[in-house]
Amino acid sequence: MTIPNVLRISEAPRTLREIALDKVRSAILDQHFPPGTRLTERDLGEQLGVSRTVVREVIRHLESEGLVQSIPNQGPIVARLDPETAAEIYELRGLLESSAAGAAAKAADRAAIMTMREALSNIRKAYTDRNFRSVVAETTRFYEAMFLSGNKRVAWDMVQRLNGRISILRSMTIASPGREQQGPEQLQKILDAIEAGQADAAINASKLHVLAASAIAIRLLDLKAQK
Amino acid sequence: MTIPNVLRISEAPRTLREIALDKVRSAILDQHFPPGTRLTERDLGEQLGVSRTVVREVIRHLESEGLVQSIPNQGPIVARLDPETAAEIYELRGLLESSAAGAAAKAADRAAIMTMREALSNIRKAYTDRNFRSVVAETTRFYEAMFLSGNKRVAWDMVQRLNGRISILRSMTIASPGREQQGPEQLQKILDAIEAGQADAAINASKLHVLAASAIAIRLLDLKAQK
DNA sequence: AATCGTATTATGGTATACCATCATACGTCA
DNA sequence: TGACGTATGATGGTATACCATAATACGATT
Repeated sequence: MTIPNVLRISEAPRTLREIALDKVRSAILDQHFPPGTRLTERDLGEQLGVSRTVVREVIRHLESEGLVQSIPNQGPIVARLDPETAAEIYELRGLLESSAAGAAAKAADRAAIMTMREALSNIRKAYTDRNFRSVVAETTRFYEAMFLSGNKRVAWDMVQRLNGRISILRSMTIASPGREQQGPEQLQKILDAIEAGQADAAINASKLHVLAASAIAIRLLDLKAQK
Repeated sequence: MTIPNVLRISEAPRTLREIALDKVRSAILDQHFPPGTRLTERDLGEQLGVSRTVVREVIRHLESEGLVQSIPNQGPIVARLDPETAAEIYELRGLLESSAAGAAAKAADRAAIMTMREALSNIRKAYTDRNFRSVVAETTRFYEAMFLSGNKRVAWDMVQRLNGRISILRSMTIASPGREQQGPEQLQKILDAIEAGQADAAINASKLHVLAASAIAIRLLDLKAQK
């Protein structure tokens, strides 16, 4: 029996905590709170219109995501991302994504491949519209389908967590000249290899993709460091 | 100037939260709270002698470590570990540890190598004493030195988090017959390769080590599933 | 003028009270 | 007897009040 999806209750009632978490996370990712900004519990609570209890839990959560770091006797600040850490995060992504790409090629899940096709096509469109936010969202969809079809739930969690920490770099990388061509091409190669069931090719293609992104990101970081 | 380490203040004052976190984590890892146990905030707080505020933060933290999962409208329970997830975690460890082993071989940090030697010797001793808790602790020291000498701080964090989730399996694996021989041998090979600066050999040796552990763990899980 | 000590304040740590909601148990009515 | 509705209780969500402490600022003393 097919359940009419009009009836399906899609989302649990969101708690204040979840809303606040999203808001603060977005604020950090959108650089409204630049790295080093102190996140004072009372101030944040006032700005958000919630109590300190909620704010505390949000801050702790973001800490576990690596977006916030707590300095003893000084409180939490928005995490700074040093170039070494950024490089390591990209390296880890390469490791995890290529492993997942290989697994996805072996799994050859039709539904997942359809999702990835769709996502890739949306990515191309988003690039021509210069809608970078949508590029990020659809890229996430692409990879989510890839990881889950390869049964890499834990790895996917880790990648998402890592991506949070480098999200600023990701946006900058996506917006960098030439990436609108190179990015989709590389994703296409990953997808082709997965569709063909060629694990090794998928692994290599995804390694190349991360490597290219990493190179751009590190160049950007160096530029900033020089200033 | 060398600062006399008598003066060094080694630890910041521990908050109730940190103490409670350790206690609850240990209780889970030592299986005093078997998987599926409900962690009611009030009850836990009463048992620990702390307020719900503290307990809540502890539970959230453990959730981010994967040791606790929250069921909607039912509250948090001690996470269950299904065989697929366990297998994936071991696979990820293989990926991360081999990468770190390669980096450590290239770095060839003398201090780190000394630490690893010491840790390995302690592991051997702990095995003959059948002090499995110490085996775990010294193995952690071994790997910590390896990861950090390879400048893999982020990866090390991830491995520690993963290890938390499989810690029960780890203890069982360590205590399984034959492991007291095989385990230290494999670590020795990793260490030898690192000392010799042979990255590829180090990578292979550490892959083998995780693979062996994984095989034992999965066998144990299957045995339990049959019962 | 410099340094030391003290007062003030900002801030995180903790406890607690209240509220909303979901699950369960019990009773009533057909 | 079964099903439905209502009451009750357990539990998580949230706000708030109070406390301890560390950073800061200011003043006194040499």
